[in-house]
Amino acid sequence: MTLSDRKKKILYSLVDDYIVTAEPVSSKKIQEEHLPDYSSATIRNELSALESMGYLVQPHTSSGRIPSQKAFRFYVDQLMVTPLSRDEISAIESHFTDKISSMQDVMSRVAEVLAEVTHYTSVAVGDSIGKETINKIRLVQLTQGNALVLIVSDRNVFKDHIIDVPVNLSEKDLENVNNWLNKLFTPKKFDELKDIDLVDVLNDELKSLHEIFEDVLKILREVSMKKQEIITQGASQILDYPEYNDIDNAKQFLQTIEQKQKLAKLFSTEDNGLELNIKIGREEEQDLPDGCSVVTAKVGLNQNSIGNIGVIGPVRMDYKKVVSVLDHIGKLIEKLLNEEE
Amino acid sequence: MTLSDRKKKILYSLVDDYIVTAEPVSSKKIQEEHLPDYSSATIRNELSALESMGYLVQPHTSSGRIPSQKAFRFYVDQLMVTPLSRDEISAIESHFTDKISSMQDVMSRVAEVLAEVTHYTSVAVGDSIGKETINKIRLVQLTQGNALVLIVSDRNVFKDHIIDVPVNLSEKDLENVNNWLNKLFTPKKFDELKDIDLVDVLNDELKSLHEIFEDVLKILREVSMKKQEIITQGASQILDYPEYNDIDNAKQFLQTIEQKQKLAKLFSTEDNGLELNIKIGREEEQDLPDGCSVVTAKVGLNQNSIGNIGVIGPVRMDYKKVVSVLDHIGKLIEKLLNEEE
DNA sequence: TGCTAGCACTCAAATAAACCGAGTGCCAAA
DNA sequence: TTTGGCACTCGGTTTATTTGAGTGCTAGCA
Repeated sequence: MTLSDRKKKILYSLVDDYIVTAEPVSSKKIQEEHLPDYSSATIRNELSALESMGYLVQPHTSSGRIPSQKAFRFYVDQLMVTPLSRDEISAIESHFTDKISSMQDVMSRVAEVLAEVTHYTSVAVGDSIGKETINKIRLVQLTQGNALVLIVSDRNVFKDHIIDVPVNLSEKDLENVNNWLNKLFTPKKFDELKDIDLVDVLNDELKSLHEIFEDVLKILREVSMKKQEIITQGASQILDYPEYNDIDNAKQFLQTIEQKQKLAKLFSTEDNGLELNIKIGREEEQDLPDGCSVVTAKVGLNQNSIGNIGVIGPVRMDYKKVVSVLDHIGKLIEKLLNEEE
Repeated sequence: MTLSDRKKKILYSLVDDYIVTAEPVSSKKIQEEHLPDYSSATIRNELSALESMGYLVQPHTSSGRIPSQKAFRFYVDQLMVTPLSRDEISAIESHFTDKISSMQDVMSRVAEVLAEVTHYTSVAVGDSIGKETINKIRLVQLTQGNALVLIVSDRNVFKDHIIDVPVNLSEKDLENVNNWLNKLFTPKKFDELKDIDLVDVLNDELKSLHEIFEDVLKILREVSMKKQEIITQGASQILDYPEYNDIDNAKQFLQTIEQKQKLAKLFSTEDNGLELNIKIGREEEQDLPDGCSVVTAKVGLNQNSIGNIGVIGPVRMDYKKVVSVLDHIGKLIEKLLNEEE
């Protein structure tokens, strides 16, 4: 069943108002501030109808109405990206004047600027490593007896692991090992390493060095298990919103923010092709605290995603602004990554 | 002026009590729960004396007393490490059963366990890089035209930077460059790099490759500026304490926790030879939010510090427990690092 | 038929008043 | 010097009262 035009206008205005004030909205207020062409009595009738349709809730008989989750869903489904203010744009861009030094760097800057501009808590989740492709592996001898394992994937360089090697390993041996490492492990995705069994693939010539290969494989597997980078920013800002004046609510929210694993799940939206994803309240998500909404977006160049970003805040969040800011940042990152190439 | 024995006992009991209840302590309560040998009237007289000496404060005429900062200082100066409970010990040790994979790993696990066992917000700050010694520098050719800059210090390996090199660079040239890099920059502390001027040191032979040296120096300087790793855990736990039922207090606290730079200053105690450092309220520190205390400790093996850890919480924190837990963790880490060798 | 002005009714929130009791200070006696 | 006793204080809680924003409904008008 579809809403009459007037009902839509009224509902939209009411949500718009509620997003700003967090107070039940009265018929009179809607009339005065949004729709002066109808009397408050008329609006009252419509409100009453909208309530019985499940869009509105009345905290008690003689109060205004507040939007239900259904109303917010209606609201965001109508949303369009709106232009940002000059100040907001310059605030965003000021964070990206320096050269990008790494993907982590991008993500942490995005988190900062998102929190700053939207005034909500921002989250940035890097993509997990399992799906990256290993492009190059190389042992670099550091001193007699140990070497650094250098792994280059399509998105990262890993250089955190040092292994023991035979003291008498010659340059030539090393070269040989390096060749074999690349033959064995590239180009492969990290996730594919699960199934490799070294016994099958090492020929006799390499048997004497099998420890090296085992060590490297172990490291590759460790790297692939490495937890995703998860950055949050501006958690304390949540306390500026009246719905979190209640200590218990605030605590629940902050605990969610601290549980990085759950957060990651919340923000790593399954790949539904959409660039933007809005979750309102407990609609479907278990891990979302009651009364919270989440807006997420992918960042990256074309197919080549580097992670997800977004904000988490009260259901009554300023979706318009958040969506617009995410849109702007997304495009900006895309441009920056393009220039990097 | 020194306190009489009885005054000490009373003051100590009062602080002990206040740490648990966060409520003004009455003479009667001290008598009943700590010192049944004196009447409440006697204790009242002593309390009155202690108040005029600045150790106690009375929120209003007909209430019990709360300890002043001076009283807490008295209290912690008497503090001894007390044995932990079996549960606490096993909680701590359960976090350190896996092999240590990196210093960051140690720090983040310490932060976790500290927050868990003390129920306060924990902070772990890695030592800043400037004072590390560069032991080895090496360019590793990745593909034609670019190379990874590998820097090994006495505590870390840095491998996050890739530079352009001439496409026609031969193995031999690279070798030569590597030798020179080590001649120029090792063994030096990062901080010493400020003063180096390349023009002075490059001979004619290397002039053609001067870009490489400049790039490497730039990277070295970048690395030395790299911000310290700062990890916090359990921030939401602060809301469990009644002094943070006030939203404004809570917000102030959380904002402090989010300002990693200030936090780092707070926890990187200047090297005064002490292993443990307790800062109570605003005693001297500007950056400490009002009503907060900080207990910090160094972690590391002998002289070889890897960072500082500690907790931040209400002035009325359970110093006894915090100190004991820090002591235990410190010793545990020392043992683990020793085994690593 | 649809809109609106008017009015009685509701109820949360703000304000005021009354009460309670934990705790102190002080005095006089042991 | 210590202690029992007692009057006094004052924050916190409970109860009563007031206020006003907001609704639902009805009757009249276009």
